[in-house]
Amino acid sequence: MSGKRGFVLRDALENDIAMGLLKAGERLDEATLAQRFGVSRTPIREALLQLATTGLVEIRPHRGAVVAQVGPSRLMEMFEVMAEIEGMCGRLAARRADGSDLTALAAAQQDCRAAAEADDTDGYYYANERFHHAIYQASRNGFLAEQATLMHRRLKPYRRLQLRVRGRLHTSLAEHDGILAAIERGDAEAASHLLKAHIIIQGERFGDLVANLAEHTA
Amino acid sequence: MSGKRGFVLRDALENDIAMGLLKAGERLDEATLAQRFGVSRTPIREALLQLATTGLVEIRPHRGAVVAQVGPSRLMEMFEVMAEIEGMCGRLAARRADGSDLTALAAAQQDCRAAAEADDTDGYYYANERFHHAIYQASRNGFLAEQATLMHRRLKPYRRLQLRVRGRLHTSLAEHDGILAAIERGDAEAASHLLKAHIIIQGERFGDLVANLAEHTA
DNA sequence: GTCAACGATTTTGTATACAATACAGATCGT
DNA sequence: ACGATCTGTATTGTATACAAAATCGTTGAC
Repeated sequence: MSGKRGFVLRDALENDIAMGLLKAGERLDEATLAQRFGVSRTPIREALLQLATTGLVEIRPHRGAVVAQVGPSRLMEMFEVMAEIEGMCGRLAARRADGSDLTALAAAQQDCRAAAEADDTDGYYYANERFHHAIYQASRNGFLAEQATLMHRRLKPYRRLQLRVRGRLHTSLAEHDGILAAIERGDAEAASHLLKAHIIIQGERFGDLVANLAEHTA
Repeated sequence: MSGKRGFVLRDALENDIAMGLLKAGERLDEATLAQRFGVSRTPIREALLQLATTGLVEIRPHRGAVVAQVGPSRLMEMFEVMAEIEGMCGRLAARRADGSDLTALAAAQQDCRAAAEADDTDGYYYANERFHHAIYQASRNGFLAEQATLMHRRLKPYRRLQLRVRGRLHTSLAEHDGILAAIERGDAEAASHLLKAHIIIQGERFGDLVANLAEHTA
């Protein structure tokens, strides 16, 4: 029942947020969380602090922590930045990827294709994650890879919803093909451009999605 | 004597690191810091945790916190990313900056010029900070501005040393002129390119500097 | 003399106790 | 009856106490 000791508390909370178990704007009561995870408030506070630093939750002094709610405009800003970062990863990957990088990329894309053909949304989600992570790695810039991974995490909750849109899954797959080809032939600018577009489209799609159902200004 | 209550502890530590008061690799003893700031270990731990999340210090489980020492290769990676981010800021600033943005930019550059002519390294350092921050703001992407500011902080310690190199100060000023002009005339690609180069040069200069005096592999 | 294992000490990690601040409801005044 | 202030309660922020782990020194064996 209790969260296993050896594991990191932050990840658990992060996951709960990504999974939508903790909705945006929801209050994160320290005592409640402490009880739920079977620990004292101290490690909870530490986890919340880390999540606040990475921007996933917001801590208002003396007023508690809430799951950060990013308005549509801020979300667009985040996707804009993510697109640039991924584009950079792609550009560097095209220039620097070695054999093992390309193998990993191709394998991930193969998984994506399999999931897409089976209409397995969850499967595609994870394969897609591996594909993008493989690109981060292939950039041969460890720091960049870390940053990209971090951003990926932050956008996780929003990306996920967006995949369920009908047709998006196969479009995404086709885009991956183009990106993979560009990296394989070492075409840095094409890889960068295609990846940027790949991300920006997601942002725009999500923007549409959000604009339809919710309204909250930053 | 004691650190003022109303102010944030994290900033104080951050500053000490940036100023070189706490050298890279140095151990950060919680008890000592607590005594020094006149608080208990708890807020110290919170501050260290935040700094660890942003990458300024490294916390090894049960082995304490040390000022993160970034080897030359990692530093280059960081500058590579910073260059891209600043380039993005410049590109967007050229497209989106309004009157007040341009005014702030021009004012900051004026301060830079004054400091450069007076050979005031510290003064230039701060004016330079304002200049770059003004560009971040002008990008009209709040999230991007935050990320850029964060990266700027992380590179602070290294940037600072590097400014003392003779001649670099005036070269930097000249580069600012070009960047400012590009933004003012709305030339997005030029602004991006110039800013990227402006940052990359700093990274390379620092690489030279480090290679001469220190040796530690990642 | 060197190396390994054990124990004492120091230091981190967690829990609890306490203080301060913010929120809510009730009371009092107008 | 409405509004403002005050008091009670709940929750965050900080300090201290305790537990677990790592480091360092010592001792003993080879």
